[in-house]
Amino acid sequence: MQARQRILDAAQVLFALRGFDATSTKGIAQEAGVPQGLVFYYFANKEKILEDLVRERSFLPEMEQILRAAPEVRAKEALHELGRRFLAVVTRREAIARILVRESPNHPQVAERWRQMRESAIGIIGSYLEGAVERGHLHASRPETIARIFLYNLIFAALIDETLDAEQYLNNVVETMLEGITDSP
Amino acid sequence: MQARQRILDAAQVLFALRGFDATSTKGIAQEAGVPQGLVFYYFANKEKILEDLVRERSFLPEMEQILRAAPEVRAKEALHELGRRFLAVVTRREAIARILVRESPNHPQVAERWRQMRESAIGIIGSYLEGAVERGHLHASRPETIARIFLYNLIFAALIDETLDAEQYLNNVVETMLEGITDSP
Amino acid sequence: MQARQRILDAAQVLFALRGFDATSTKGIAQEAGVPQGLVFYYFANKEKILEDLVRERSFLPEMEQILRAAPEVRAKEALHELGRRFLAVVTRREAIARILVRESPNHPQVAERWRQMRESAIGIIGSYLEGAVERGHLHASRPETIARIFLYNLIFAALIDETLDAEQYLNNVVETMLEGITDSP
Amino acid sequence: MQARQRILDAAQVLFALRGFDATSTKGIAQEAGVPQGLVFYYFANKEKILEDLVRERSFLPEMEQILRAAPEVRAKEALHELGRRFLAVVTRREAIARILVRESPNHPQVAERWRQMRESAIGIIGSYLEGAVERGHLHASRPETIARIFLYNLIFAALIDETLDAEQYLNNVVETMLEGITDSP
DNA sequence: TATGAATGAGCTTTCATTCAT
DNA sequence: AATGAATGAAAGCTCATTCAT
Repeated sequence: MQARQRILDAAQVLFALRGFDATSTKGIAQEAGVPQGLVFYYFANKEKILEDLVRERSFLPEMEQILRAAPEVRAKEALHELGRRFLAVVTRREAIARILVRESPNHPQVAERWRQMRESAIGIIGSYLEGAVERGHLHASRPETIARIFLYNLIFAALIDETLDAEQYLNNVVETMLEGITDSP
Repeated sequence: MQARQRILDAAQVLFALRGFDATSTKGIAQEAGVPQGLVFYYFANKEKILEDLVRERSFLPEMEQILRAAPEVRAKEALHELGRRFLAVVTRREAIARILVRESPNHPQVAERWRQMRESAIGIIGSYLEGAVERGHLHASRPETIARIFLYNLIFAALIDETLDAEQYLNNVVETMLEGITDSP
Repeated sequence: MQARQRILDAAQVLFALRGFDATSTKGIAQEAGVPQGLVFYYFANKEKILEDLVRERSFLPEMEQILRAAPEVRAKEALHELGRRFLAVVTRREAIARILVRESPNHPQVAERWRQMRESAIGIIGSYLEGAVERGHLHASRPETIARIFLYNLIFAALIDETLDAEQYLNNVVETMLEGITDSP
Repeated sequence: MQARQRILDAAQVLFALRGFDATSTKGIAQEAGVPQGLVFYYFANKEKILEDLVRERSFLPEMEQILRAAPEVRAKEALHELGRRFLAVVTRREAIARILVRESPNHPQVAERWRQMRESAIGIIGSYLEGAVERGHLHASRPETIARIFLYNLIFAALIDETLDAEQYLNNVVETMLEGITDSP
C-alpha cells in the first residue's frame, strides 16, 4: 500500500514537470522505484493514475480551511492576508496545482475539480468581502466579482505567468484594487 | 506551397483540440489531406510545425493594431471597447490562442511568444490608461497594474475558465474596476 | 475443497466461451469468486487447470452408460434413440464438449481424451448395429463405418455447425441412412 | 506490396500451426522477415490479418470449380471422384482450411466464410446427386442430406480426426453409403 | 517536388506465476 | 490452507522519422 503512494508521488512530480502525455508509466515506475507491472496493479490505466491523484490529493479542504481562518481585520490587510494564504497553499501544493491547470483541457474530471476549487475560493473570499461591506469596513457593490478578479490574478501570477513575482504582484493588486479607478465625471 | 498551409491549418486545429503530444503527424497529414511524407518535406520535425505555427500565425500584429485603434472616449467606454476588441481578436484566432496557452509549459519558444503578446497588450492598454489619467479622464495611480489585472481576467475568461461567459464577465469587470473598492477609514 | 470445484466451474465456462488462450487465470478467479492466488494453490499452472478439467469432468462414463442402455428395438427406432441420447449427453455437458473440440489442436491430452470418447461411442453404436445385423433386424456390411458416419454427423451438428438444428438433422440422417442410396445397375 | 503477401504467408502458417491467440504479431513479422512495425502498416490490427487472410485466400472459388468439373459417371465413381477432389483441395489449402475450422468459434467473420464454403460444397454435391437421380443412375430421396452427410465426414476425416486416413476412410464411406442400411421388415 | 513504404524504439497494458505472510 | 502484493516478460500497437524513387 506504500507502493501505491510512491507511484502517486512519482506521477505527481512527473505530470507537473512534463505533462500527462509526455510522462510514461515506465518513467513513473522508475521514479517510484517499483516494477512496471505494479503500476497497473494499483491503477487500471494511466488515466486512472491522474484521476486518483487529483481526487485524493486536491487541496480543496486545506485551501478552504486556511482561507476561512482569515482574520477579521481591515479590508486591506485582510485581502493581503487572504492572498498570501492562497499563494502559500498553492506553493505548498504546487505540483498538484500545476497538474490541475495543465491537464484540465484534456481531462474533464480534472477540469471539474479545478473549477470546484476556484469557485470555492471565490465563494470564501466573496463572503469575506460581503461581511466587510456589511460591517462597513468596505465599499463594494459586487463582492463576488471582486473576489473573482482577485483570485484569477493570483492564479495567473502563481501558475501561469512564470515571469511574475507572485508575492510582489499580490501587493500591487491589493493596493490597486483598493485605490480603485475612478471614471472622472 | 498550398500544401504547407494546409498542414499548418490541420496542425492548428488538432493542436488546439487535443494538444501537441496527443496529435500525430499522421493525423495532421490526414486532416490536411496530404501524404504523410509531405509533412516532413516541409517541416524538419513535429516540433518545427508548432514553432512555425506560432511564428507565422501568432496574432500579435493584428492584436496590436486593433487595440491601438481604440477610440479616445471616456474611460469606462474605452475599457469596454478595449476589452471587447481583445475578446474579438482572441475569438477570431481562438485555435492559436489556445495553443499558446496549452503548449507554453512544454515549449519555451511558445511561452516566449505568448509572453510577448501579453506584455504588448498590457503595454498598449497601460498607455491608454496613462493617457486618460493625463487628460484627467481617470484617477489611477498604477495604470500598468490595472492593465495587467484587466488583461489577465480577460484571458482567464476567454481561454481558461470555460464556464464563464466572457462578454458578460467583461462588463462586470469593467464596472467593478471603475467603481472600485474603497477601504473605509 | 469447494474452492477447487468453483475454480473448475469457472474455467469450464470461460474455456468453452472464449477458449483457453483468451481466458486469464485472473478471470477464472473472479468468475469463481476466489482470490487470485488460490488458483495456483490448487493447480500448478494454467495448463493443469485444463488437464484436470477434462480428466475429472469428461463425460465418458456417463455417455457409455446412457448409450449402452439403448433399448433393443427395430433398427430405425434404435438409431433414433441412440442419436437422441448422444445429443442429450452432449447438451447436458456442452461446455466440456466444446472445450474438447476447441482445445484438441493445442493440447495433446485433450485430443487424446476426445478421441477416446469418439471411439468409445463408435464402438458401442457399432456393437449395437452388429447385434442388430446378427439378429436379422438390419442389413449392413460395415457396421463400424456406419456408426462412425452417424456419430461424426451428430458431433458436427451439435458442436461445429451452429446453423443446424441438431434434433431435426438427426431425424434426416437416420431416415436417409436407412433408406440408403442405391447405385442403379 | 510483396511484404504484405509475406506477412499473410507467415500468418497463415502460424495461425494454422498454433492458433490465432498463440501467435504473436512479432512472430509473424519474424517468420515473414519484415520489421515488426510493417505488420501494422498493412493491417490495422491483428484481427484484421486474420480477416484479410480468409477473405483473400479462402479457397471457395477453387473448390467450386474443381467440384463442378466432376465427370458424369456412375454414382459410385462420381462420389469417389467428388470426395477425392474435395480432399485434394483441402490438402492443397490445408493451412487455410485448418484456420477456418479452428478460429470459427472466436471470429464470426471466419465462421461465416467457413459456413459459406460448406454450404456451397453441399449445394454442388447435392445438385450432382439430384442430376444422377433424374438420370436414373441413383435412388435417393434426400440428395441434399446425403451430400451433407458425405461432406461432414470428409471434413471430419481431413481436418478434425487426426487418427483417420482420409483417403481410405473416403472409400469406406462411399461404399457404405451406396450399400446402405436396410431396416428389415 | 512529392510520396508511400519502411523502420525500430517506445508506449500502455496484460499476464502467468511467485512469494511472504 | 489461503491471500494479495509483487514481478518482469511479452503482448499489441503507435509513432516520429527516414528514404528510395
